[in-house]
This record gives sequence, structure tokens and C-alpha cells, in this order.
Amino acid sequence: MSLKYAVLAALLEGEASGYELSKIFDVSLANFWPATPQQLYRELERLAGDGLIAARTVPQERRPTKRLFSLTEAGREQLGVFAAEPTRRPTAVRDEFLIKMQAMDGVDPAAVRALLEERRAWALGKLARYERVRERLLDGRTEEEHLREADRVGPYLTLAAGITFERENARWCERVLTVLDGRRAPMGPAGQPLG
Amino acid sequence: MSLKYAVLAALLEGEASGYELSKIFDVSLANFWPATPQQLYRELERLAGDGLIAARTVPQERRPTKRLFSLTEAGREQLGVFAAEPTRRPTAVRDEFLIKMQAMDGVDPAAVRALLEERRAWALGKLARYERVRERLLDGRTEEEHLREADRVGPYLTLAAGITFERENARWCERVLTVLDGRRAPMGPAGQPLG
DNA sequence: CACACCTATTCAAATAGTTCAGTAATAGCG
DNA sequence: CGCTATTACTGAACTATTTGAATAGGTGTG
Repeated sequence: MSLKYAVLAALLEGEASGYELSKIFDVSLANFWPATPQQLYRELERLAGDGLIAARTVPQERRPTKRLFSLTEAGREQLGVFAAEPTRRPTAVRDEFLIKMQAMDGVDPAAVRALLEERRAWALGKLARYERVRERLLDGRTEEEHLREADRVGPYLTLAAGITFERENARWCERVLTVLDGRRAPMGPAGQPLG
Repeated sequence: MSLKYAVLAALLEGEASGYELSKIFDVSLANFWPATPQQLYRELERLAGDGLIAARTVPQERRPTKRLFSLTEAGREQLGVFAAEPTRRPTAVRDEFLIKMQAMDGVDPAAVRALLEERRAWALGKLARYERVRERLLDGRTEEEHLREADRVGPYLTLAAGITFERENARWCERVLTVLDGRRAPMGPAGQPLG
């Protein structure tokens, strides 16, 4: 349903091939609407069939031929209508890791710690990638300047949401690691370790 | 895939019917693994078939007969194995609203503001419900006491993650509303409104 | 020069998730 | 008494998503 509009929104940045889109989805849109390359190619086919995007074939010198897609007026219009409508579906988070954490209290603490460290590292890695995208978007301007003056602020603001999300993810892991420390070595009433 | 383990993790709290599980998923597990009642009933059937949960039929006086499910030893064990394994799938967020926000810069600002207000109200409502679950979990203890001494801390910690998530959601909406204000009435170099 | 990885796309099959509808009984409201 | 809501569950059809594999040339590394 919404993949359609996610693709149209991605094409607001300009013409792109299926492959390029799959990269864009990887680094920024995956934040709120993940999609595999296969999904994208199918959706692009459908959107082109419906006249919401236009395709042109570009033969390349030393690369396979690619097809570049761009928004049509009809596509831009449908996206505008969608974006002004009330949101139908609430946010859905699917996180296998948090299922494991829900069940953590029956599991070897060392294994839990390993999971937490891994997740934390992953969140910090994603954060670093987001920060690079952010620098590119700001392009030398300060955040305030950009938010006041840029033509488009949507991409920056959704990216900021992703940055907060990953930062809080990392912080959560750190907090849980601290909690586990406190449970491994319980404290007496005066704060000194027991046992 | 993971719905299986989400159901097993939910049954760590004790015996429950499909209907009761659907309520549990609504208020707390939906935070990281949403599931409709239909999905749950199907999954419970499968888990019972595989011997990971045990079902018993409980005829009721003034209600339809219900089936109560509880973890078997096999189920508890498989959940333990799953929870100690490295996480396969990264977090997937699907958020129609953020697609709209990505495309906000071509849309009537009044409509965007309405979406933001709606989302903010929704996040604050969810936050309030989470806080009530939190009070129930703490049951008079302070957070520190609970995290040090409780038998299980998993449910509290995943709930805390949900609380942070919704709080940041609401804050994001407030920030974007402020940004939109700044763009409606751009400031001059000395900080006074222009026009 | 072998090997892995990148660009660029397509096809088929399997799994997961959503939607709509329905059954059936009780409770509470005006 | 009719209306709506709640408890409790089932079935079928549909849509969306994931996975695996295949094709095919190019680029970089040791």
C-alpha cells in the first residue's frame, strides 16, 4: 500500500534507477519504510503502468543498461493527495531483538550481554551513516539555516527522526547493560557490594 | 518467524487464552511485534501442534468457552535457545506518517500541521497507557528496587523502550511544528520577523 | 588470474500479514 | 426491545514481503 508512496516520495529527489532507489532505501528511507530491491522493481513496474512515473532507458558504456524513473505530474499529484490525508495505519515496529529481551530473564547473562553489545554497535554504526547523510544534506549550512531556508525540509526532518531513534537504541542498550551489572553484583543498603 | 517466539515470550507471564493474548499484544508487545487476533489464533494452533504450548479447554458460566494456553517445557526451552542466539533481522519500522512527512514540502501547511497534531496526540495517548502498565509492573516499588530485585526485568525494560519511543515521537512532532512556524514567518538577520 | 564484490535487473516460490465476514453468547443502556 | 459493546473464536481470500536463484559484464585486490 504505502510502498507506492514511499517510492514516489523518494523520486521527489529526482530521477533514479531501480538500483539507485534500492540504495536510497537502504541509507535513509529504510528508517521508516524498508524495501528490498525486488519489491522496488515490482513497484516501479506497477507505477509506470499506472502513469505515475515515467521510465526512460539509458544505455551505458561500461555498465548494464539502466532504466531511469521520474515522477509524472499525475504521480506528484497523487503523492500530494496522500500526504495531506489523515494517517491510516499507526507506526509498526518489528524488532526480533526486543522479543529476546522480553524473554531475557531465563537466559545466560553472558549471552544477553553479547546481544546487547552487538545491538549497540549496530545502532552506533547506523548513527554514523545517518550523520554522514546529514552533513551532505546540510551542505555547510547550520541546521537552523537549513530548516528556515531550504526548499525541502521533509528529508532532513525524517532523517533527524532516524538519528534520534538510533541514539535512543544505543542508550537503551547501555542502560540495560548497567542494570545487568547491578543484578550480577547486588548492593547492600549502604551501597557496598554484597557476598 | 518471530511471531512464534513473541507468543512464547508473552506466555512467560502465565497461562492465557487467545483473546487475552490479543489484549496483551495490544497494550505491550505491539510495541515491538504487532499481531492481529487472527494471526495469534493461527500461531497458537501451530504451537500447540508442535507441542511448544499446552491447551486446556475451560467452559465458563456466562461466557463462551475459552482455551487457555501455557508454555510446555519444550516451548520454554526453544524460547531460551532463540533468546540467546544472535539477532538475525534488524529492526524494521513501518511508518506511513513519516512517508507523508518526507513529502511534506509540496503540501498545504495546514494539512501538515493537522497530521502532526494528530500524531502527537496519539503518541501522548499511548504514552499514558504505557505509564499505567508501568505502574502496575512496579507495584509500589521504585524503578531501582524493581530492576535490582524483581524475578523478571525483561518486560519492564522493553516497556521502557516503548515509553522512550513514544516520548521521542511526541517531541519530534512538537519540533516540526516549531520549524513550520519559523518557515511561515521567516526572520531577518537581527531576529525580527520580516514582511 | 582467480576471487570477491559491484552494478543492474528479473523470475519464481514460499512465507507472513491483512481484511472481511461470520458465529454465538452476555451485558448494559435507554 | 433493539442497539451497541465485549468476550471468544474460526474461515477464506487476498495482499505484501522475503528468499533464493539466475543473468551478465565490470572493477578491484592479492
